[in-house]
Amino acid sequence: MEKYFYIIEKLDMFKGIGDDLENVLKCLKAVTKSYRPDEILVSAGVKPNFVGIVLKGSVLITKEDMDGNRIIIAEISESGMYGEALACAGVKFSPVTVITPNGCEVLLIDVNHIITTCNLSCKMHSQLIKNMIYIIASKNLLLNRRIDILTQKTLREKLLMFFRSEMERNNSNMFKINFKREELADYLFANRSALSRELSYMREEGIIEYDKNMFKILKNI
Amino acid sequence: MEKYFYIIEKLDMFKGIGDDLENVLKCLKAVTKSYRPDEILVSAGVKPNFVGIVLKGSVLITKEDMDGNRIIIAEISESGMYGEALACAGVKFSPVTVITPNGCEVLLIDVNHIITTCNLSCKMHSQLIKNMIYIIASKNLLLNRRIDILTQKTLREKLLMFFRSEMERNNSNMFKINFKREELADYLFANRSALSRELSYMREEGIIEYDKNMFKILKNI
DNA sequence: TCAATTGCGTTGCATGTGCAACAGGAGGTG
DNA sequence: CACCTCCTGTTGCACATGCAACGCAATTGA
Repeated sequence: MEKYFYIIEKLDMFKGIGDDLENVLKCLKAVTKSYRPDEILVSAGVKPNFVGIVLKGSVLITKEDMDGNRIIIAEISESGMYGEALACAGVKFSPVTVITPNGCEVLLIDVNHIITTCNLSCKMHSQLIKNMIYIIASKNLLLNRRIDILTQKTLREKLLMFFRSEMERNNSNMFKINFKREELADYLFANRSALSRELSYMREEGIIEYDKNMFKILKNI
Repeated sequence: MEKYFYIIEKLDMFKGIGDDLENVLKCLKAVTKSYRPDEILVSAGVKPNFVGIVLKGSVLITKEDMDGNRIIIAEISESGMYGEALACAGVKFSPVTVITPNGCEVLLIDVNHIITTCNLSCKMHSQLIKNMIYIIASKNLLLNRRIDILTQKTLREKLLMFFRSEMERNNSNMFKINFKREELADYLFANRSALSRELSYMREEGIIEYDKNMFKILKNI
């Protein structure tokens, strides 16, 4: 585990822990575990008690489609966390399967060790709990933002909402986005070519200018 | 506050607290507050530190649309909670306005009093924290389920997903839904008449039978 | 240098569905 | 009974957009 300290100490989960990291991990009975390519970390249907943090490689959160196809809900890469909501909400049967495509190394923590103050009542525990709550609440807000975008009726409205949030983030009407077109389309739950088309229209109408991933918003939107 | 104990003691927030409720509320420095019709509880832009629990009446979570129209995101009625994600994630500026249409009475709790163990380290505090985490994590799962439905491309697929989850909940291929058509349409983010139309098609195709709010699923979906 | 791959834009077509308008039934009220 | 309101279903139309196919430019790799 020690060789991953450089990752672990930077995690939101352990913010404010500092030099006590080793003790805290011991107190939490945290363990690392390796998985081979295509191995399953959490099977759909079983009770998930553990929060997992990816230390190396990546994992996929997947689900069975109605036709039995496996669809990928999310990819969690290094420093990412999975299973926290399921474990903290105490669900009995996981609705998702977590699998690693190319193998991975993860840190596993029983949530009960986090949310139950230990006998030693180590002073860092309170900090851990704050962090945990912060993480889940933030995720909550992210999901809300996603729903905000999803519930826009037209692609134009989704784009405007996206542009507004980017302008806010960058505090400028010019910004570079980190998405490729395909990725942006996925994020907006739209079709790539439809996205291209809509961007063209908006350029024609003098609402935006863009070149590759640089965008400039010309009107108040 | 005492006259609302019958509501408060049943809240998820205070599950497992039992007879210590009064002390716990004191320890949390919880207060009740009344609002007149159309009064604002949380203004967009201010920092929300409080979790609110509706004891009487109801509140609306609203947002300014790009055209300046006020759109309603959610309605919180008696025993409902608002502001927990914003407060726990420590956001600086509330993206939403909370307003009460007809007046209300709410219980306000500073989240810092919840997530920071009090000096007396009252033994119930650990339970409170567990409850808080449980609530936020559960909300998280609800949001995920909503996104699951939202990301279905067609109304047919949304309906199938809804029916599957209802069959699972009721453990039967016959069930009564609690939504009126208009409400179901809202839940699925679809148009009411389009929903009616799709249901008709599905009946024609022999996939479902229904009468009013009773549904029967005839095929493996 | 040639071939393959990736990213992006364009376009024609099919279709899902939002919208508006209307109809009919159930239930409530004067 | 007459009238109103609420809930649901039906239908014609318009339109947004998913999809597939193609072209082009830039990049990568053999």
